[in-house]
Amino acid sequence: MSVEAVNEHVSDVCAAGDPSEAPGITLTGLVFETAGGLRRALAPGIESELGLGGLALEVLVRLERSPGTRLRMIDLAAQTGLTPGGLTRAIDRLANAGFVCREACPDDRRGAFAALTPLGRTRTDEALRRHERDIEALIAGVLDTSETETLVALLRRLRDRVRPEAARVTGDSEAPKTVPPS
Amino acid sequence: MSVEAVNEHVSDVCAAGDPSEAPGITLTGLVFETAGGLRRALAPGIESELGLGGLALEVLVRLERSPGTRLRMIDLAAQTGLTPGGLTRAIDRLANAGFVCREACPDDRRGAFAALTPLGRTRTDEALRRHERDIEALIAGVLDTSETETLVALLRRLRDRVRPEAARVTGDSEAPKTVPPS
DNA sequence: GGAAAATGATTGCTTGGGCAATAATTGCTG
DNA sequence: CAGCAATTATTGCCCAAGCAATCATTTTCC
Repeated sequence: MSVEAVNEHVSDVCAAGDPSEAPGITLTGLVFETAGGLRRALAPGIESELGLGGLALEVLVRLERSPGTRLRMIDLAAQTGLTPGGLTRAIDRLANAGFVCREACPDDRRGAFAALTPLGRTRTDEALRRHERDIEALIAGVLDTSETETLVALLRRLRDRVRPEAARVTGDSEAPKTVPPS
Repeated sequence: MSVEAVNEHVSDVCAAGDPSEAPGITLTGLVFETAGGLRRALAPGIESELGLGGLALEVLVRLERSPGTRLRMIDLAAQTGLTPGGLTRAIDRLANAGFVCREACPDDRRGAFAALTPLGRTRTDEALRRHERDIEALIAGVLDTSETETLVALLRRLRDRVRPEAARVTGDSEAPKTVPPS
C-alpha cells in the first residue's frame, strides 16, 4: 500500500537476510519487500494506462471477471481488502474516469453495484496487457516455469490463510435473478 | 502500509485465481494479496508494542542490525524503499517516541545518521518477539519446514530482482573510520 | 580555483485509504 | 407486528508516504 504499499507500504523486517531468524519473520519480510518492489516498478505502467493506481486495476479486473461485469460494493470491498470507505473512494475515482458506474440493487436498497462501463472494459484489457508485459520484462530469467509454478502454489496456500476472500474471482454476488447478466 | 499500506495497499490482480492467465500476473497478484493480508493481520500487534506501524518496526530492526546500531538516512531510505521525505517523517515519529535519535555525520554535513536509543533497542527486541509469535500463530500449519524453505528461497530470488537494496542488512554505510562503533 | 552538477535531508502539498460516525435498510426475535 | 441488532454505503477527519521544490553541501570538470 503501498503500498503496500504499499502500507503496502508496510514492510517490517530486514530479517529477510538473517539466517538465524525465525522463518516466519524471514518469510513475511520477503513478502513485504517483494510486494513493495513490485509495486514501485509496476505503478508507472498502470498510471500511464489508466491514470490511476494498482488497486484501481484490481477493481476493474475483478469486475470484468464477475457475472454481469459487476459486483456488490460490500463484496468488492471484501475481495480487495479495502474498507467500505476506501472502496467508496476508489469507485468514486473510477466512476469519475468513466470506467465504472454505480447501479442500484433492487433486492436490497442499502446496497449498490459497481459495474464496468464499455470504456472501462476496453481500458481494463489494454491495461492488463501492458501490465503483463511490464511484469515479464521485470522478472525475466529469475525463475523457470517449474519454479514459478512451485512459488505460485506455495504462495497461494499462504494467501488463502491470510486473505481468503481475495480468491473469490467470480464472486457470489451474482446479479439478481430477475435481471439477466448484461 | 497502511501505510501502505501503502500503497502496499496496491494489489492489482484478481487473476490470482484464473488458470488461463499469464504466470506473471498470477504471481504478482498473489504477492500483493498475501502482503495485504499479512499486514492487516499483523499491524495490531506492532501497534500495541510500539504505538507505530510495521514500517517503523522495519526501520528499528535495520538500525539494530547495523554497525553502531545506526545508518545514514539515505541508506536507510534505500533499504526500506521509502523516499527520503517518507523516511524523514518516519524518523521524526520514531525520534518523538524516543526510540531513535539523529546524529550528525562528521564526514558529510549534508547527511545525518539515524541511531537507535537504548529504549529503542529494548522496545525493538520486545516488538520483534511479539511479532514473531503473531506470525507463527497466523500461519501455523500452512506450510511445513521444507515448503517454507522452498518458498523463502524462491521469494528471495524474486525480491533480489525487484528490491536488491533491501538485502543490505548490515549495510555499507558504516560509521566513519574515525569513530569507533558505539 | 571556480562554476556547474550532483547529492542529502527537509518541507509543502497532494493522494489514497483507515477509522469512526451516520443514516437508511434489512433480518431476527418475541 | 414492533423493537432491536446487524448490515450497507457514505462521509468527515486523520494519517502515512510520494512528489517536487528548496537549501546546504559535496563532487566533478575545465
